[in-house]
Amino acid sequence: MTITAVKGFNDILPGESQVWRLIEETAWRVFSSYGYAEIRLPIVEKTELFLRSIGETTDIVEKEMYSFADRHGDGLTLRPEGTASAVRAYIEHKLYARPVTRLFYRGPMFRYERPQKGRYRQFYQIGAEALGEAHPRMDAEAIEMLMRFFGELGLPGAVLNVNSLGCPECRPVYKERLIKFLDGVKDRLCENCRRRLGTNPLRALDCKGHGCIEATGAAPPITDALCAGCKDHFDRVRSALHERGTEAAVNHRMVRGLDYYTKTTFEITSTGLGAQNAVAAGGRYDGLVADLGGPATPCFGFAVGMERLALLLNEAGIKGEAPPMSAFIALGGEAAKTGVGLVRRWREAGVPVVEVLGDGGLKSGMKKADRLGAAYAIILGEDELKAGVVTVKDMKTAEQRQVKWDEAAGHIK
RNA sequence: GUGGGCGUGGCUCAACGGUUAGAGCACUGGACUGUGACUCCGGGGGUUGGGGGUUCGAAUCCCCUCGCUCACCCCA
Repeated sequence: MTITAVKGFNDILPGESQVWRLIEETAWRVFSSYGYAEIRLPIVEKTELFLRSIGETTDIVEKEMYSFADRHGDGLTLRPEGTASAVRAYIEHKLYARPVTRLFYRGPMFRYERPQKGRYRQFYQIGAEALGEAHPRMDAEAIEMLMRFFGELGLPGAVLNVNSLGCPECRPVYKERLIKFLDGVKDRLCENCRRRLGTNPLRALDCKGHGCIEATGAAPPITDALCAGCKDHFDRVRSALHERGTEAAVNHRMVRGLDYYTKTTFEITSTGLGAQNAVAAGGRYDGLVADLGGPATPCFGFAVGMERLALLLNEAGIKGEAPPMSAFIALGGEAAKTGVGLVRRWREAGVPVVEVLGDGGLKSGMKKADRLGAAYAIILGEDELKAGVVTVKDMKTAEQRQVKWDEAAGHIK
């Protein structure tokens, strides 16, 4: 048996990596323009970090983490998400000395789930976190930035949904009210949701079962149960979004799967992703920094699923641009020798050149150049050698001309 | 963890249980000795995912197993 990659761990092949690069470069440019700076975080953290941040009873912690003991017996985990690490670093390096810290990161995350379209065991996220700002305009600014990012990429059909999950003051009150309601329609709920009644009743609102959607249709919306502070915050986030020209639909059934969210949550979905239709999601987490031992610090953040984004961009026909590449064909030993220096100079000038190696002659060389997808073929044979020129052929139009060695770079850009 | 679909040259797929498992594309050589794509002719390439069973005979039928994929759960 040949060795294959581990299930759910994928190779991103050359034809695909171009769009990934486009995504990363666009993120870097857009996020930087909002004052976010890149932070590079480790892929492994102490398991306890995730237990305390994501929540011990969440699916991620209960059954999806890649946890192991290292050689000293310390419990470590391959990060299942990025926010916990960012917050850990924020506290550890006392970045709270500044009024607001805007960070972004990108890299692989790991969750032990059954792979399917848009979901893998190693998957990549680009995340952004703004730590230290409580103002509702922070929420709106971050969401606007994300929409701008999608806009610059040309992503079609992105839909923004927002909701508020309240705070430690008002969420328990709502929870009680919801449990009372769900109890009344208990017999129409699916098995899963009946169990959730006791553990996490909010999730019943998010259930995709037809019976549950109907049964919870008349459930009291959380946004009616918010305390004065949370309600005011939510209203101001929405009007701030409106001011920025960012259209948002309120979806009170949207519930996040991580425990640390408070107040604003949001999700951006798109068709074409199959069942996993969220391409980005996030929200406010005002309690997490304090929970992890730092000073009380209100925060807002989000993460983008890069495979899902790449999938959507591919469907939309958006590819990263590769610069035109040339193929250099030398005929004979003397030409090959001289060619070494010529090719080096073109490359130093920033022009990509692939050398066609082997002694197959011009015909074979041209064929290889074609198969390589070269935009230009550069031929150096005995005639050219004598005249101090190369023949440059445009592979698309079949036009060709002879140019001097020093001027060739300008003809193959 | 549960369910559905699919595994045949590098790729896309054929082959009523019956010769030596074929075709297109790709690769390679030639027609064309300094010009790719188009045309024509030739060539290489397969343990039919793996194992077992039924049969005179299995790519085909049965069982097991592995892999891929989609969906459930959940999430980016």
